[in-house]
Amino acid sequence: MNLTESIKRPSLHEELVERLRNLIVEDVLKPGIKVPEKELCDAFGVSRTPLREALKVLASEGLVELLANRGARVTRVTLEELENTFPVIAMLEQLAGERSCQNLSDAEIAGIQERHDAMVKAYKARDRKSYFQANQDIHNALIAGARNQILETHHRMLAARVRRARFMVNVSEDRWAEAIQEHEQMMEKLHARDATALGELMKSHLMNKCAAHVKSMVEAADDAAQS
Amino acid sequence: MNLTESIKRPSLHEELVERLRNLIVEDVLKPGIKVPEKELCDAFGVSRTPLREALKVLASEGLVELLANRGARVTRVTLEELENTFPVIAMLEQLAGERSCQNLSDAEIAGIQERHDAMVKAYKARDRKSYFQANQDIHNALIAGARNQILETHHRMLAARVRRARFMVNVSEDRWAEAIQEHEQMMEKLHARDATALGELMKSHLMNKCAAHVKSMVEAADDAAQS
DNA sequence: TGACTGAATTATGAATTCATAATTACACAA
DNA sequence: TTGTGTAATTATGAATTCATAATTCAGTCA
Repeated sequence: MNLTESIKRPSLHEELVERLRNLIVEDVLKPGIKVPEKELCDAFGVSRTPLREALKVLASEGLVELLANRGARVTRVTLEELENTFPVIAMLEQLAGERSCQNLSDAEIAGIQERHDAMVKAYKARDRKSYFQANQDIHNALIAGARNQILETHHRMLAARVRRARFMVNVSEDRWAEAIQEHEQMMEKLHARDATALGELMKSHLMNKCAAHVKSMVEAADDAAQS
Repeated sequence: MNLTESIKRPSLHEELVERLRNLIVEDVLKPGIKVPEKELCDAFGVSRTPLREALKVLASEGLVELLANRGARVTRVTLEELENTFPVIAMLEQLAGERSCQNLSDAEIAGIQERHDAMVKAYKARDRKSYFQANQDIHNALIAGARNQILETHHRMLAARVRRARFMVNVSEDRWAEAIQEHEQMMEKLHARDATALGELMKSHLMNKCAAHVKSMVEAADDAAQS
C-alpha cells in the first residue's frame, strides 16, 4: 500500500489540466473557439494564475494553441493532424501489443475478453456510446499491459487529440463491421500470446481506423463544398 | 513564406521552457537537485509567474517533477526510464525511417550523407563531441524527413529525456564500432530508398543503443556497490 | 550530549495588481 | 453608406502581494 497516495491532494493546476482536457476531448469546448480566461476562472472558481498554468500544459499537449496577447483557443482537428497522429499511435500500439502478450496475466486477458464481449454486444445493439467505451477500455488495457509508463503517457496525449475526431466523423456500417472483425483477430492472437502477430494486428487496425476517419472527413468536406 | 513567423516574439515562458530544457539536457542542472524558484528567477531576470509556467510544462514532459509545496526537482534518469523510453523512440524512428525514404529529396539525402561522413571522421578521431553532434543531426534529419509534426514533437520530448543519459554512461569501444556499422547500413538503405529496411534498421539500432546504455549503467551500479 | 518542541524563517500555491497589447466603439469624412 | 482614424474598453503577460505549508534553528529537558 502506498501511504503517500492517500494524502496527495492534487494542486489546482493539475486539477484544471484534467478537467479542461476532459472538456476538450468530450467536445464541450468546441475546436476553434476562443477560451476567455475570465469565463473559465469564474466557471471553476479559481484565479487566473493556476488556470494559465494549466493552459500552458494543454498547449504543450497540442489541445489548445496560445496566440501571443490574444489568449488560447481550442485547436481544430485537421485532416493533416489525423494523418500525422494515427500512424504514431499505430506504432505505439504495435509495441504495446507485443509487450502485452508477454506481460498480461491470464486473469487480465480474461478481463479484456469480457470487455471485448461487451463491445460486440454493444455493436449488435448499435449502441455507439457503450461500444466506444468498451473499445477504449480494451485499447487502454492493452497499453497498460506493456507496463511502460512512458508509452502510456504519450499514448494518452496522442489519443486525446484523435478522440475528439469521433464527433466529426460518421464511420460507415462496413467499417464498423470490419473493426469488429479486427478485434476478434486481436483477441485470438492475445489468447495465443503471439506477440508479433498481435503487434502487427494492432498497428494495421489503427491504420485502417485512420483511413476510415480520413475518408469520412474528406466526404464531409465535399458535402459541405457542394451545399 | 510564412509571414506570421517573422513577427513572432516568443513569450517569456516559452523562452524559459527552451532554456531550462537545454540546461537539463546538457546536464547543467543535475538530476536530483532541487530547483529553487528564487535562484532561477534571479538567474534569468524574470518573475516567478512565467518561470512557474515553464516548470509546469517541463513537468508534463517528464524533465522535472513537482512536489506539492516543496518545489521542483530535476528527475533522475533511472534504468527503468531508459528501458521504457528507448523502445518507444525505436518505434518512432522506425516510422520515420520508412517515411523518410519516401519523402526526402536527393539533395536532402546528400546532406545527410555529408553529416554521416563527418560522423565517421569524428569517430576515427575519437572526437566524442563532434561525433555526438553529427549523430544527433542525422537522426533529426531522418525524423524531419517523415514530414510529421506530431512525430517530431514527441520524438523531441522522448529524446530529451534519454539524451541526458550520455553523461552517465561509458559506451564501450566495441559498441561504438558497431554503431558506426549500423549507420553505414542505414545510409545504404536510405540511398536505395528501401523504406521497410531502413525502418527496421533504425528500430534495431535504437534497441541496440538501449542495450548498450543499460549494460553500462548496470556495470556502473555494480562498480559503485563494490567500492 | 542528544533528541524533541515550537517559534522563526523560507519557499511555495494562489490571488491580486499593474502595464501593455488587442479589440471594440464611435465620430467623422468621403 | 462605407471606410478610416482615434479613443475607450477589454484581455493578456508579467510582477507583486498574500496566505500557508515546509524547513530551519534555537532552546529545553532528559
